[in-house]
Amino acid sequence: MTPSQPRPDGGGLDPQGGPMRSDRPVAEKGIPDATIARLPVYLRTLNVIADEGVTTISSGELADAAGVNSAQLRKDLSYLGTYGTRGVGYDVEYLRFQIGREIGSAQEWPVIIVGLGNLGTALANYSGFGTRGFRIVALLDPNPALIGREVVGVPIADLARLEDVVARTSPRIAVLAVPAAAAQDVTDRLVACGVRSILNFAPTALAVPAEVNLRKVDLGQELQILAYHEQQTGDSVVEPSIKINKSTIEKATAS
Amino acid sequence: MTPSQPRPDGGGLDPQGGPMRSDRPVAEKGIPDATIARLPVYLRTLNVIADEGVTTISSGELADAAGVNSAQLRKDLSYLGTYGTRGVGYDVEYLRFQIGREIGSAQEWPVIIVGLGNLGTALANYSGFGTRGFRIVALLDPNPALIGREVVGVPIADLARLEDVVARTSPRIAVLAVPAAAAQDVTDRLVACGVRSILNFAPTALAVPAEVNLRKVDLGQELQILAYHEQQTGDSVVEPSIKINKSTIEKATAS
DNA sequence: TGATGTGAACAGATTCACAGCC
DNA sequence: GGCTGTGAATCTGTTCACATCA
Repeated sequence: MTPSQPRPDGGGLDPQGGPMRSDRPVAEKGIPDATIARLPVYLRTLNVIADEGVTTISSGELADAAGVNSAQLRKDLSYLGTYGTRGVGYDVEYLRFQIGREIGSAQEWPVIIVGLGNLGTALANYSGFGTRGFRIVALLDPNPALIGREVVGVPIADLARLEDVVARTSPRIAVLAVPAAAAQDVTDRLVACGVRSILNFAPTALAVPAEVNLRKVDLGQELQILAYHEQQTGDSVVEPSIKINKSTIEKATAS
Repeated sequence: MTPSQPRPDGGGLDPQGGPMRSDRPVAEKGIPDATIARLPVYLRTLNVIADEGVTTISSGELADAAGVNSAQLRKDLSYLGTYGTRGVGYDVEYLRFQIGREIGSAQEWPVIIVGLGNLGTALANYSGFGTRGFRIVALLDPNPALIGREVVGVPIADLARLEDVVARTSPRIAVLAVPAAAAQDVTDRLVACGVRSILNFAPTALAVPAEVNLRKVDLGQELQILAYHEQQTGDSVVEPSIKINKSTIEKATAS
């Protein structure tokens, strides 16, 4: 699944791991994260299909176009409600509306980006955000050479003024694209101002209170997985699957 | 998971799904992808710890620093071999070496990046790649305004010359940061030149032969998941978990 | 008839809990 | 005594297969 930071339920605590984990906060209409992650893919695919003038589509066709299994598509959609017609398929326009509503791209999510190095700037410019209902309301960076410049029409403000800026623009989500060393400090300040959803691109683990929703993106992660498989299946001599243990190595490197 | 493209084992085929899936190509020393994705995190954490002069660390401490559960850390490491000492912990230096060897950051992986818009440029500049054993050997873009410019010391070549460039630089992995409309064409050409590992940042599904390793990164995905949870737990009136179905809506929107 | 919606089987990943060893 | 390594239990996600219904 999603190689991504687990929700910090007990953070690093939960000292003993008592018999009952007890207090899940709320009913939380159970759509799995894995499904949520795919809904935008379906939506994008539907948009392309709608542009081609198609008005009805079956789960099989839509699944192919979106690159998933058709059973998976049907199960995903079934979490939202009963939007298809048996024997026929789905109405493209209607489904588009429903998915949009569900993932909240109907409303606009105000987002603040902290850190406008290469990555932060690329994220600010990334059109995928705008089309999915995210609107950048503020940009912060400590670098005087950047302060005052505009990116996508939003001026970069001084990181020192974070509290002001957050109070004025009320972002619902913060994106962190700062160096690892600065990430925890910025996070603490954001949390203190009431930001409750943070997406961390910095390569470091962050501590946040349980009520804050923190997720992490590691750009190198998928590349790493590819490299691993490349190493396994590659041309190099593949060692037959023996587990090497410490003494084996010590023997090998000793002498 | 990783919320990421499944390996195209049988692509969309496997017509009947017979009783035996049969031919898995090889033994494939079974380290789960989820573990592979975390190993670089451990390595980074160990590097920080080693810089602080620590020479031995327990699974609990390392897990806290890396932001994971200690049982998870131990299980992950156990896939590599038996590198710890019961009652003591892990030798930082030794573990660092072993993880590095396993994920192949010992060797250098030549990477080509196709598409040098904001995202491609940010990826080229991203230091996380260099430190994990990836070396950019070529950059391609069709934009005449970019061709010839250098990014991180590598000149941007004309996309039209893809075949030449691949033949000359022999990349093991290709990173696609092109618009969705161009992605399939570029992919086909890469595959035709023998590239067998592709990381796709373009927001579209790609078709590749089964022997090609394709993974996908969707930058908006994690943000989307955050927005969803924000919507659920947010201030807006939370509808008690009734599943809305088509007729409910039609009733509601009608009249 | 043909495609949805979904329980049940399966697969993968995480966490628990404890035996085994230093 | 303390910490690793790992089977077993659990949880999450995917796929199968078929009852159901337009």
